[in-house]
Amino acid sequence: MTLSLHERIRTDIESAILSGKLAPEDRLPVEHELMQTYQCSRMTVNKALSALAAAGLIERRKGAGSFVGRPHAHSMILDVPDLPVEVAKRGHVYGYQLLVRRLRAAARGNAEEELLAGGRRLLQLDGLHSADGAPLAVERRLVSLAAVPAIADADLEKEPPGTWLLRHVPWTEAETRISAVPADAEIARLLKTPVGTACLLVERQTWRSSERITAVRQYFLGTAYHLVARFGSSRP
Amino acid sequence: MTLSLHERIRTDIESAILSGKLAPEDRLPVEHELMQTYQCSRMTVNKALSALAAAGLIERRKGAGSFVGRPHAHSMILDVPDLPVEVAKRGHVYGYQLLVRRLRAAARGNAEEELLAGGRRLLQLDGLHSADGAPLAVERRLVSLAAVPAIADADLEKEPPGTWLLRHVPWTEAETRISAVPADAEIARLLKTPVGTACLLVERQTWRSSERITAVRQYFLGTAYHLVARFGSSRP
DNA sequence: CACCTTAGAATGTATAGACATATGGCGCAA
DNA sequence: TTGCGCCATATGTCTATACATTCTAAGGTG
Repeated sequence: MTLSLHERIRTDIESAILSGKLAPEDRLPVEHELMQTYQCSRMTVNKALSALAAAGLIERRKGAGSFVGRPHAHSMILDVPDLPVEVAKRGHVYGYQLLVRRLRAAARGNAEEELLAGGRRLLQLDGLHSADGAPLAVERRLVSLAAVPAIADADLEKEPPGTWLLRHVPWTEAETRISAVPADAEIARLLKTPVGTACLLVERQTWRSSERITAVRQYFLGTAYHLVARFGSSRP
Repeated sequence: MTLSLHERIRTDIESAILSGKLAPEDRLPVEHELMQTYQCSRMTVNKALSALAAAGLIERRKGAGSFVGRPHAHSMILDVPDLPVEVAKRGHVYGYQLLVRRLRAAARGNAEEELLAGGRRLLQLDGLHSADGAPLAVERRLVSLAAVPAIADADLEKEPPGTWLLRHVPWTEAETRISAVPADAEIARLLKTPVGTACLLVERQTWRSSERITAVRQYFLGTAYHLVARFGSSRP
């Protein structure tokens, strides 16, 4: 694969940074120098540097120059898999059981629920995910009927609500909180495990431009599940 | 904040996609149409579309057109904070205590360690992170001396090795595995918590282009710490 | 010496045009 | 009808230029 010129400039600088030849806070050659080095126009150099800036590898300061950014271990890509897909990929048979389906108002005094409901009702959906028949995770989900009226008529017996939402509802923002908690009595009963077992708790909220769509708490059996996040500097 | 023209084109299309107006696999207007719409040159349109392609929101096919990418619900940005910074941000006093510092060979039969060592020795660094004097996390780290000879001379009494590495060693790839485990006897003793307490286990390995640099296991007190991952349409 | 002004340097944005290259459909020929 | 080749289409890359914006440093002034 022959790289285009701006790609070559970009990868040259990228490897200089990643190999340590260019250290954080170092100043890069200015655009005119790179024009000389590569015998090309400024737009070509600019495209390479802009791409590096967009990727966070360098910082560009108008009037001042371009500088190597501080290493940014601070963000990685977290795969948040659709459970049926993930379980199947590991070679197990996925199962889902809907435990509770209830239309109700937000709990009074519960600010979270009231924000989600937006004055209207909520659909509460509790379910159990399993792999090869063994419990894997308990899920407690609330969906805003104001935001997703169509879900009232959806068939959620076989398909988990997360999968249904993923396919039917576009969203713009989401936040996931990951922690470890001991299983309380009910979680323990559903997961068929002793009370106090370490569970991976994944709490996720989803918005469509400031309108709240859904909030979910998933309790994973700690020993049976894990999340993976990656960081790779080069794009695939 | 007034957006430049190419930014406006980009955000316009971005919101059309995220709001669902443009569905996955839909074809975008071709560059010449966008030139008409925005009364600008092709380079400007191209810059906007290239940025969207780099972000994975659209796919561009030479000769065919530009198309909305498949939904990317499966990946979010995970913040993997530098602990001292994160603890300080929450308004606590951060502390670090080095418990074990040992130069040793890879454990025979332990494939992980042998890969990391690359035939040379490893530096084992165990430590305890605390917030306001209370234990927060136990860390067990191995560093490849083949990859990072300089760390043999580093002062790691006060500064955690993760922070030192972040500042001194560039890396290209990292993988983080997140799970929940019960505290074993030693972890429990160090964290001053009962055996079996739910802990958030973060395991991370780091490479510099296929050369392994370091592997670390961090056991966080489940109730005292959590990770946050975000997905947002707009970049910060 | 401290402060202000100013010129130059460096990046940000945009234009108009040129040629390259992959794609897909249409028409022609076997 | 089928298969092949050609061409219009659309993106990929690059050039040369222009002007705007912001930062830095030099130099002059009180």
